[in-house]
Order: sequence, then structure tokens, then C-alpha cells
Amino acid sequence: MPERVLIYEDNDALRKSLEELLMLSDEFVVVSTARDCLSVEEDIRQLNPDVILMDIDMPGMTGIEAVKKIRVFNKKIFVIMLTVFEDNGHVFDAICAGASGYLLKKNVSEKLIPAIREVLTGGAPMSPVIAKMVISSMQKSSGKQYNFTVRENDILKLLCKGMSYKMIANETGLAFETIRSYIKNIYEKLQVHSATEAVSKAINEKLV
Amino acid sequence: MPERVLIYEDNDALRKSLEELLMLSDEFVVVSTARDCLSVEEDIRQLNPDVILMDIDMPGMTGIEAVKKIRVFNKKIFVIMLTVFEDNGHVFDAICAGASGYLLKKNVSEKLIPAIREVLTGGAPMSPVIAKMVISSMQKSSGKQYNFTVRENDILKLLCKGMSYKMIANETGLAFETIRSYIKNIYEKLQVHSATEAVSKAINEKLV
DNA sequence: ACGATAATACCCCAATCAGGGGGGTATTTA
DNA sequence: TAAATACCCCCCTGATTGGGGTATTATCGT
Repeated sequence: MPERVLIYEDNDALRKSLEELLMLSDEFVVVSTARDCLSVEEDIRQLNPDVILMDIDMPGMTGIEAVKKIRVFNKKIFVIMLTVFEDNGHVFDAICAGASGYLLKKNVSEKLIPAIREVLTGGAPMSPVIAKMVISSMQKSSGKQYNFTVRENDILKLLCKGMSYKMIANETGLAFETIRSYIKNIYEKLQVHSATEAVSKAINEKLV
Repeated sequence: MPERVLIYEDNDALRKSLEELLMLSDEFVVVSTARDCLSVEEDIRQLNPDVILMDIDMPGMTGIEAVKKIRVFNKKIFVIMLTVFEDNGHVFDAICAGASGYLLKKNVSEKLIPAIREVLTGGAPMSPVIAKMVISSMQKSSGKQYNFTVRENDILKLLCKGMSYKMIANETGLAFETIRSYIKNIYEKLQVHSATEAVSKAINEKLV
């Protein structure tokens, strides 16, 4: 049984060629195409696609907004984003919104069918540059911008687990007042004035 | 000029074949091989490799520990991890430690040289399954496990930015006591008892 | 159209916790 | 030997937490 593909792409020529490309293979059937994704929810309920090809820039609603909307009611449909640029912000937004893969338009002719096959078998197709961006975003920020001492780092780690001063004192075996003075130093180095700020900054900047 | 490759792999047969595979191509020169990575820091300073192939499981020091050690003094060398399993924990640990790519041993013969080329041109080679794991880990946890109301979500978001009750009250235009009662509800739903715990949980579970 | 339920917005009291300001000593390292 | 690190203590104010409430709108199912 062929996989059901739904296409959203506002460029008429590209939309046509995507459709034709897929029609050449009997693995796939294009259940519908559209130049905007305003009716995406309705479309999905009616057409029950397995895979959606979604342009990022479209009039009315962007592809990223559409993915968010889809994920509210459906976690299983695979959505492959199509884009011209390997643009940092858009890529991350789309991935966080729940995209399954990321295809550059310039590579569409060779990569489209392999990419669809890849998502269907549990993969996440993306260009090498995007893969690198994703990996980089997960890596610890080289660590030493704030010049924490070993102890300060330990205590920040415990603070980030949500522990109170008392609990940290118990956990480390240090005196309560010692913890307090370490935390004062940590705040000074992080340039913050509360535990929540410190935790927020530490986690978001991957300091721990 | 050929790229300088350094190999750490405790299995003698595999280490030999990796070396031989690379020697077949004049793109690469294997500057050294070792069955453990205890002297990795010294090796790097002496041999100045461009790329390191690093087994994950080795006696003495694991490949992951070795990557961490490398990243303390060198951020540029590419490290490709070699592993038998697409094991969740190890993969993430290695990526967070600073690995540049992830190669499954069963695919080494076809994928090794393309993978090295890929890291050298700014990519991040990894198997489809690993790519999928990485992507999944970045995506928002579907949202509604804790059944926050719109307001509760707003306020949790502000709390996660490190704001105090007062600041949140100013920001939202609501009364201080209103913020307090929302935060009580948030704590109840999250099953926590302090702002730091809430922020920690919210950020780590990508609720905001 | 009806009550039930949920969401929103607000208030008080009491006890504990955290944050900013001081102060200090001992040990290790450069 | 000066600097850095690790450790400890006091005071005071203001913030946070946990326990009670009340009132007004929406929203939903029958």
C-alpha cells in the first residue's frame, strides 16, 4: 500500500514538481496539495496522510505554526520541512515544534524520496550542516566563562536540581553557612540575584 | 595534504582494519593507533591529528571520558565515536561531551570514509536512528501532562526567566496575591515545593 | 436553560527561607 | 609570600511557602 503524502508549498512550479516526482514512484500517492496550510487540521482529518511535506515560508500561516498546530492533536504524522536557507532560528523553531526532518529545496530532486523513506523507518533526515547545528546546540558551553571553582560547580549543580540551602548542606556535608557563602559567590559570578535566575541561566547555557 | 587520523580502539582486529581502510586512500594518514586512550592528551599534542576515531568502550578510560578531557584544551579536533549499540544514554553523553559524529561499528566499512569527509566539511555524521533520538530530545514534551491553564503557563514561563513574584505581578498587571495563588497551583500540579524545583523541572522537561 | 465545573482574580495569617551586608581562619598554589 | 581556595559565623530585611478563604466569569453537558 502506497504511503499517503500531503504537500504544502506556495510556489506553484515547485509544488507541481514535488507532486510529479512522487507520482513517478508507486511507493507514494499524493493525496492533496495546497499553496497554504490554513486548513491543515481539516485536511489531515479528511485525508489521513502518512507524511506531510511542508514549506516553511507560506502566506497566512508559516509551516512552523502549522507543525505546532498539528502536534496539538497528532504526534504520529511525519512532517518534513522544506526550506531554502539553513537558517539557524527557523531550523530550531521547526525542530522544537515537532518536525521530523529538514530538507533543503536545492537538494529536493535527489533527496526527497530517500528522506521520506528515512522518516518512515524511524529516522530524521537533515543536511549535514543542520545536523551539525543540532549537535552543537546540545553540547556544553565550553564551561569556563564564569570561572567557577570545583565546589561552586558542585553546588550550582545541586541548586539546579531544585535543592534548598539546607538540602545542599546535608548532601555535601558542608555547613549551612558555607553553602550560603558559595551561593553568594555563584550569584556574583553569574550576575544574578536569586536562585531561580541562577538555575535558569545555568540550565539554558548548559553550565551544568 | 592528507588528513591526520588518530585511532583508539581496543579490539585488535577492528583497529587494524580501520587503519588499513584509511591507508587505502591517500586522503588520510593514520598518525597513530592505540588500544586505550590513557595518554590521549599527550598523543594529541605530539601528533596533531585532524580527526580522532574513538571507541566508546575501552579499558581504563572510556571514549566519553576521553572526549571530555580533549574538549578541556581543544575545541577543534573532530572526534568520531565508534560504537556497537545505538544506546540512548551513551549517545547523549558522548554528544554532550563534544563528539562530532557517531558511527556504528557494523557500518564502518561503508560509512567510515564518508563520515570523516563529512566532519571535515562541517557536518555531523550519525545514523538515522541516532538523528531521530537527537531530534526527539529537543522537542517539547507534548505539553498537557500537567494540565496547566493558560495563565498558569504564562506565569511558569516568567518564573523560569528568573523573575520574582513582584516582577511577575508587574509584568502581568495582576495583583501580587494573585500571582501567589497561581504559583501555589503550579507547585501543586508539578509536585514541587519551591521556585527552583519548579524552574528546574519545567526547563528540563521542556514545558516552557 | 440549568446547574456543575473550571478558570480567573483577589485577600489574610503565620512560619520559614533566601539574599545582602558584614566578619573570620586554614590550607594550598603560584 | 601574596593570592586563591575552602571553609565557617552573625545580623537583618524582605521574599517565599503553606494554610485558609471569596467573588466573578466562562464553558460544558444534559
